[in-house]
Amino acid sequence: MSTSRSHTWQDIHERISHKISSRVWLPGDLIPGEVELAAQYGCARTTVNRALRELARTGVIDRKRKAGTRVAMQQARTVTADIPVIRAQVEAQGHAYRFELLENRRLKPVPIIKDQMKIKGSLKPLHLRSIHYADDTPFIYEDRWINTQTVAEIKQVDLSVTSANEWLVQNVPFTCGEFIVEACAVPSPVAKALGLPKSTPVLKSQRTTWLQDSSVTTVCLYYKFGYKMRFEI
Amino acid sequence: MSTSRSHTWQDIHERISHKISSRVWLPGDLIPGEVELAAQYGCARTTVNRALRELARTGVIDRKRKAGTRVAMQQARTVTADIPVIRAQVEAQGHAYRFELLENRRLKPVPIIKDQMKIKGSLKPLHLRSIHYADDTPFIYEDRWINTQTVAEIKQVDLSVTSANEWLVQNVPFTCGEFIVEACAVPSPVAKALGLPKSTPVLKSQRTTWLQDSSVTTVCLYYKFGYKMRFEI
DNA sequence: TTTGACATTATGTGCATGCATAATGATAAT
DNA sequence: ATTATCATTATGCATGCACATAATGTCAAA
Repeated sequence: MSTSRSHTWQDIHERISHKISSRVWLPGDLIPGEVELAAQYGCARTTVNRALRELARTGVIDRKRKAGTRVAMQQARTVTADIPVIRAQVEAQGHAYRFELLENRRLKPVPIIKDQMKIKGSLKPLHLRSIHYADDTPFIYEDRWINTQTVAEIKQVDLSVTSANEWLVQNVPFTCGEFIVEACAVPSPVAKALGLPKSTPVLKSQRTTWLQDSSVTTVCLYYKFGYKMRFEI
Repeated sequence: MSTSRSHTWQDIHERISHKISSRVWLPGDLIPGEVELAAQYGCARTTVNRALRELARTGVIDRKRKAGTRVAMQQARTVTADIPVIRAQVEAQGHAYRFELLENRRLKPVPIIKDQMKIKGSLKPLHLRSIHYADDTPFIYEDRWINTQTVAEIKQVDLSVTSANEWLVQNVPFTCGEFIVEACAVPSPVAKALGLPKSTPVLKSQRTTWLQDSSVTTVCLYYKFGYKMRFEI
């Protein structure tokens, strides 16, 4: 039926998506094959494929060769957020950004970090600690380790002028990484830096990135009390 | 040159990706056009396009018609995680799952929720509170509101048998949503339920999902002390 | 000098076709 | 009854081609 003319894959995507969100096709249902859908919508199979591929990528449908395409049982999908450059984040909220570098030296890594970054032998990564301000309020406390073997050029950068966050993001690509968020009582050096009472609950994030098989950096951020991290679904 | 045979878009993706991660093409660099790359790699432009499209989607490159393709200035990318079904999450860790329903009634929504879910007039959404256990340890405290106008069928479900989390995820699709994470001192009813000392720092997440323009549910989860939320980059 | 029309160009997409690949079920061999 | 084999089938993908669309620069008119 309805062989009306809207031949873009976005249109097909929208139509199928609507069939699902309006509950015509229920979770678990087998939906028509690509060939049949192409006939129904009056377009090429390639176009239907493109639309279905997108729906599969976002977890709306499950596809298996021969078995066909089904509406996903679990309507659960993925949450996403951009990794922010702290400067941009602060300035986007209309505040002036500045940061203060508290420490900048090569240091024998603490065991957890050595393990986390898979650092071999007696290599001494760079250890940085800094405070990021929004206007004059401390916003984020940063504790960072940089693998100087992976990022050799960092030695020539004046990290008191350009923040490591910004320099790395703009200069060093990475292939993958992990990001862990937890709540903790603010450690006392951080409490002092952020001007928080002892053992205030704060959001802590730890991010480690990799270039091929070598760690690039591990950074631990403590956010100001009350900070909310937003994700899209 | 190197017109060796690997014609899948994944191969092309890998080659280009490698050019970037090995810093042959630096952030900001204009990379060859689709036609030229196709010639270099000895494949069709469509195949190059597919590879580049993927790289653009993940933020590795920026593309603009006529202007060409550049290596992204900001190597920042998006973090992603699946929305978990609590049962699956607990069982994946080898624990037995059960939950306890503390409250289940239609209730005048508190103003914040009424606003958050854009609830009109005097509609009384369903208010649920429950505890999720891993073996016999309280794991998550859940405070949920369900828009009974959007999800009318929920009335016929026995929510003390099937958790709302699971039923909704398996039965109600949604079109979009938001997910907010923050650290807070555990509120006292939650502290009691989770067996935590007063004002322990805990991770709190609030998720609201939408079907078209109607809210489906808003759920606030308080995680056990020490819980870490993992994301991939 | 400024403005606007237009050609140019790189990406974006649709289509027809053909083959690749994985999963399934049916059929034959044990 | 069990196992191996094979045809079938739906998705996955490469290709060549054509045309759409957006951005850019050029060139001429005001």
